[in-house]
Amino acid sequence: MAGKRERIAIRRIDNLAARQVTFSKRRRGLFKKAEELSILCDAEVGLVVFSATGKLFHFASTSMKQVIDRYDSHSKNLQKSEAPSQLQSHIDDGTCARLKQELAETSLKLRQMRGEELQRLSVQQLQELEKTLESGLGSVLKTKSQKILDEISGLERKRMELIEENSRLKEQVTRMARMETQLGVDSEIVYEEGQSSESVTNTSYPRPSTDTDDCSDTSLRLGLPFFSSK
Amino acid sequence: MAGKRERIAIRRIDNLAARQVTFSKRRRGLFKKAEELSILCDAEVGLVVFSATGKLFHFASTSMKQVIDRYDSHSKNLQKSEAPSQLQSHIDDGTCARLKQELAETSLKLRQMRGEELQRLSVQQLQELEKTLESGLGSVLKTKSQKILDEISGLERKRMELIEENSRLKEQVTRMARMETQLGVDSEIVYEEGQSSESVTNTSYPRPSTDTDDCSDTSLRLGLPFFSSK
DNA sequence: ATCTATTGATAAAG
DNA sequence: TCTTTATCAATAGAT
Repeated sequence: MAGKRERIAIRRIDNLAARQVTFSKRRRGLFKKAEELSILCDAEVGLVVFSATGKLFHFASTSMKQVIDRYDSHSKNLQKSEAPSQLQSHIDDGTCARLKQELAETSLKLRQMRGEELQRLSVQQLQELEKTLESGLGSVLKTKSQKILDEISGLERKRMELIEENSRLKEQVTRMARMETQLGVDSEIVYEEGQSSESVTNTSYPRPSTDTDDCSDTSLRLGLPFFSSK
Repeated sequence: MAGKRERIAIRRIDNLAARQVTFSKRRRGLFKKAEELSILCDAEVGLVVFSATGKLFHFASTSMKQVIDRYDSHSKNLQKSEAPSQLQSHIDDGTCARLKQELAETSLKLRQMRGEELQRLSVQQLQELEKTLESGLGSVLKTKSQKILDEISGLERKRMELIEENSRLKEQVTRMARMETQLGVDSEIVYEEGQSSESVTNTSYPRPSTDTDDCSDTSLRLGLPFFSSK
């Protein structure tokens, strides 16, 4: 029924699903405690969290802008005498501003691709976005299929090579056995090594490749159309 | 020995000493949890706290500046063009470098969402990308459907309003015609204006709304599942 | 600050 | 995601 809870080590959770679940739970807990602290103790609190997927969560007891400004004015004191006479800064500011602008635009597009912040888009724009997504999805499926097929054929090739080698070894073993028989040597020892003869025998009827099953994950959506394309 | 602990209400603690004690305890707890979240879930976290006495405490998984910049670039799209913590831009020379790097990462992700540069991704990563794309596509279809439905119902509403107004006008025309007949006025002129009577007559059988056909584009893929959802 | 009784948070499982 | 349950962690109140 329910979990026998265990303590966990504080390091990155490898499993994606588990990480996301933990993120949801702990994020809620963290935000709750941030708010409680601000209320109970009359503190000004600002909290910003970006998920691993880039989604933003934030809380501010007053406003984020106010918190950031107050933070800036505090940390400014610890730094060098700021505003280096606005000589170089102008250039840097221009560059940074442009970069910021570009980053803002790019990340908005990315978020929209992920299905966020779609409300202000027109039907026409949504239509275009849909087309882009479908085409991207198509490429992803195609690439994934190709990679999987490559993996499979790679494994198949290695399997064939091993089969060939097995054949050669089998022949060699037979040859050596014959030779030793002709020399009147007791060949029992050689046949002991011949345990591998079982896998060698398989050469005649290729196994329904059970060895390729572990090459990828559980639910492979291969995007059927692309299987026929090559 | 120790205290019989009681639950406390989440409201400002009146007693100054108690408030300060609680602030210390909970602040430590909050910062600990903030750090744990960032490590466990690979999240970027920024936390700023000012005590009631004005003392500053802060934590950032990367750097506060980076967190604030990222926060600004996310929220800027929704806000007016403000001046995001320019104080820091002067102080930290690494701003542009980090911005460039983040921009590079973001735009790579965007291109990958569009189906480009997928070759170096693993099957596992492609699988995750596929899931993201499908979920994004779902949201887009849902939003588009909703917008279209809203448009349709808006037009329908306007149509009904017009029909009502037509009815009123028709009545008025009839009334006026009768009145003028009673007054013995030659009503020819009135009937000339009555050309509109044709459209008025339409009130009884609503036209198959040909006027809604131009509200959107040619090939609307409405994403059928979402029509049933409300 | 330190110590416990308790409440609160949350890992694991469905 | 939501719920449940068993545990672990945070912390209120007292010293």
